[in-house]
Amino acid sequence: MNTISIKELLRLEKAGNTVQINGWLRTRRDSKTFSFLEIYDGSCIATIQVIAPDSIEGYDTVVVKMATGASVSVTGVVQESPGKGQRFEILAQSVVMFGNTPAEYPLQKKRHSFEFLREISHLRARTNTIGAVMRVRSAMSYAVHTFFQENGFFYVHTPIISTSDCEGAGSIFHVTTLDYDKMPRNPEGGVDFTKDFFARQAGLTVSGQLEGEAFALSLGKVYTFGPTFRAENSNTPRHLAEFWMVEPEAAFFRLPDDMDLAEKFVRYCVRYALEKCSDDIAFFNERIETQLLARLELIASNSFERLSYTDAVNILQKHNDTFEYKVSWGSDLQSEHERYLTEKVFNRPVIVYDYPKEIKAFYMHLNDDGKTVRAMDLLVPGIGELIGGSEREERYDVLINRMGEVGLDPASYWWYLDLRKYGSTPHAGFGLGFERLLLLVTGMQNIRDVIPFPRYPGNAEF
RNA sequence: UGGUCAGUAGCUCAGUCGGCAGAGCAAGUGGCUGUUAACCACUGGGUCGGGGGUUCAAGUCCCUCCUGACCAGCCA
Repeated sequence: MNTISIKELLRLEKAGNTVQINGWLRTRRDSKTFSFLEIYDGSCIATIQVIAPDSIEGYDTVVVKMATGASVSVTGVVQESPGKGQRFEILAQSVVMFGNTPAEYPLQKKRHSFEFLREISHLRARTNTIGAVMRVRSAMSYAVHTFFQENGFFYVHTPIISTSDCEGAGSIFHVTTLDYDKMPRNPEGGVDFTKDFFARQAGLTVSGQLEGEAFALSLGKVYTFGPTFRAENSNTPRHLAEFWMVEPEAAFFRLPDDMDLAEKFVRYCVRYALEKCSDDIAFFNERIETQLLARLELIASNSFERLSYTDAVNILQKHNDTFEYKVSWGSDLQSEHERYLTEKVFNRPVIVYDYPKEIKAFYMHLNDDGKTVRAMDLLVPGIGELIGGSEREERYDVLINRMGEVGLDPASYWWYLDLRKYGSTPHAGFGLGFERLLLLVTGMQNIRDVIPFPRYPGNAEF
């Protein structure tokens, strides 16, 4: 007798083994002389049917008292199932219950709304859908590391606590050990952060990019994959206050290399999901998004469309009457425009590059036209922006000029500028929102349902 | 943060013109059956999101607050 997961059990060549499974009851159906127990254990989307005869010990006191969600250990013989719907079932010799569920157990053997499940995030991974999402999330994490490791990228752990002044202060969660009731004051009346733990103002990272650049110019090709924090008051199905971001950065890469990497990476992840998570993907395709499989196979087998911002604007302007916000060169592309490009015009992932410098960050490489920078956004159907990246400005003088244009103090960026003073090279990278990748791969609609315990405005329970 | 919509039993929802608070599932009891989110019968279950107002009478109309979803912005 050996303990076996349901996933392993369903892969057995033939019946006949005596096994033990541990899991939870999804539903019970009583017959005159036995009960059908449907057990799940989290190892896969499938359940295993257990036949519990009334002759086994504790049948009257345990088996027929078990409710949905009860934890059990079942020992019995694997046999071919005479019924429809499953190949194997277990004829139980013993059923041990560890914990039953009282009537108020919130999860039932029926469909619940995702809004309701968010209120019970500590229990929701027990459902088919969220359980499948979390298995795919694990597989995708592994895919991220596998892809970069196999392509010569080193994994770098960039800081979680950041003191870079490079991002808008409004979007940073502050990190402090100061006493809120007795803030030390400087002569001007402001908070005296020299008395704080780091002797300066600190916050949670909004990006590992700047530190990633330092390591790209040391190890060549690197990537980070870690938690990222934005204190924006964003209330959308595509934003989280705490999310996981994948940020590769590679020395000697130009923008086309960056776009190649982004496309190769996303298509690898989609192929990985199709191959390694086929059961869960099939479930999503059946219950969540009926076009999912077709879309994933399309992404896996076709190259992405690439066009410049200028070309994108020219295309979109022909359809200006359909947009709430009209398009003109120099304006930022709105969600409706991005979605129109990827969903209506091309019906596949689209990479838009060479954006006007005014609507992009200071560190992006300035093109010779003096008007555009080597930025690129990867847009995908149903989600919009999945990746934002660029070739970085490696020329010291140009970077200083750009910082002056946007009003940044070079002194605050002394080490970032050092990278341009000492052996500077062309380099490029991008950031991919891991949860947005999961939306793409699972067909789920809300980013709050693809992370175990979502953090967003007003919500940090659990 | 702005706009739109919503909040009724544990869950999913219906509730017409302002006139006795409803269904399915879940729970409890009984029955039936190699069943498939089993099925059949019966029983229990309500601060109609909170507060205020109009009215003989408010789940329903008005004001206000709270919560949620969607769209937009910020972005990944």
